[in-house]
Amino acid sequence: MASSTRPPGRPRSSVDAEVFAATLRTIHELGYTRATVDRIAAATGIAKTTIYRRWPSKGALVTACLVDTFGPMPLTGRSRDEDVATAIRYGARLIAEPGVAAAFAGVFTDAIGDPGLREILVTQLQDPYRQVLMESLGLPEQRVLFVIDIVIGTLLHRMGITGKPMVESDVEALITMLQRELG
Amino acid sequence: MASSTRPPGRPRSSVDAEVFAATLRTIHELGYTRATVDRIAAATGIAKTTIYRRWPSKGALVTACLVDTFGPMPLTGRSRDEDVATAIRYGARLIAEPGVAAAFAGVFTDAIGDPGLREILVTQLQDPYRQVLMESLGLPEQRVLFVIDIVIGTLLHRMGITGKPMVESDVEALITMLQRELG
DNA sequence: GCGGTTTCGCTACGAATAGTATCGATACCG
DNA sequence: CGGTATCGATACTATTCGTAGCGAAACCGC
Repeated sequence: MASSTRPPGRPRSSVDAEVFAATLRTIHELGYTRATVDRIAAATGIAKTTIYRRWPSKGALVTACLVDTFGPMPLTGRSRDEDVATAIRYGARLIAEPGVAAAFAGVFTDAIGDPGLREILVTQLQDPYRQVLMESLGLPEQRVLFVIDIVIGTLLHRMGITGKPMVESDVEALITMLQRELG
Repeated sequence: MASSTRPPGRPRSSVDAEVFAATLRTIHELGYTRATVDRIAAATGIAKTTIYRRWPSKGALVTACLVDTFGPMPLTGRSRDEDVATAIRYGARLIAEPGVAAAFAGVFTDAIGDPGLREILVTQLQDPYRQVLMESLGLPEQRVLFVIDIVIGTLLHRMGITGKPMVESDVEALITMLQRELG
C-alpha cells in the first residue's frame, strides 16, 4: 500500500498542535486582525514560511484551528432532550474558550468574498455536526441547520456584543426553548 | 441659543447618505476587508480625507452606516405576539439587504480588541432597540438582550454560513418559537 | 467686495500586514 | 553517502489604514 509507506525526504515536524494553540492564544490576546501570521509563528517558535507551507491562507489556518477545537460531539443518544442539552452545552463551552469566538468572527468576515474558504467552513466544520445531529435527533436537514444557526449564532452574538460568554442561566433557557421547539 | 446659530466657515457638504450607500454597496461587492476606504470614497465621489474627517476609523464608519440602516422599529404595540413578529421580520428584512450582514461581521471582528468601537456598537445600535423592546414587550432587560442575541445571531449566522438570507419559512419558525418562549 | 474661518480635494507619506521567492542548512531513507 | 523534501531566515511586492500638509473653495459678517 502506497499510503502506508513514508514519503522520501525530511519529514514534517509535528507542530500542528502547537500552532493551533498559539493561534487561539494570539487571537485571544490581540484579536483576529492583529493576530498576524508573523506573531503566531513567533509564538510557536517556527518560521512564518512553515505555516504557509501547510495552510494556504490565514483564514484556512484559523478554520483548521476551529475544526481541531471542535472535535466529535459526545452524544449519548438516550433521548432527544438529553442530546439537545448536551449539544448546546458542548457548543457553549467551546465558544466560551479564549479566542474561539474571535476566530469565528474573523473567519466569517474573511469567508465573504472568498468562496473557497466558505466551502471549507461548511464542509469541515458544519457538515459533521449536521450529519450526527440529523441521525441522533432524527430530524430533517433543514430543521437541523435551523437549530445550528440558532445555537451557534446566539452564542457568537453574545460574545461579539459583550465580549463575555453567555451566562449559564441563559444557556439553560436556550436549551429549554429548543427542547420545546423540537419536542 | 448658541446651538441654533450656524458655525462660521465653510459648511460641511451633505454627503453622509451617499457615503453610507457607497459603503454598503462596496462591502456587498468586495466584502468587508477589500472594501477599502479609498474605494468607498471613490465610489462616493469625494476624497478619502473627507471621510476620515467625519469618522475616526473604518469600523466607526461602518457602524454609523448600520445605525443609519437600522432606523426606528415600527412597532404597533397592539399585542406582544404581534410586536415580536414585527420586530423579527424587520430584522430579517434589513439583514437580508446587500452588504448589511458582511458589514456586521466586519464590525464584530474589528470590535474585538477595540473597546471604543464595541462601546459605539452597544450604545448606538443595540441600546435603542433594547429600550423600545423592554417597553413594548414589557420584559426585563436580561430577557430582551437574550431575545436580541437569538434573533440577530441566528440571522447573521445563516448569512455568514450560506451567504444567503434566511428563507421565509424559517423566519416564521423563528417567530413562532419566540412567541411561545415569551408567551 | 473683503477678511475670517472652516471644509474640501489632492498628494504624499509611514506603519503594518498578507503572501511569495529564494537559498543554504537539516533530517530522514536506502 | 546520495537523494529528497522540509526548515529557518531574509528579502521582497502589493495592499491597506490612517495622517500631514497645502492651496482652493464656500459661507459669514461687515
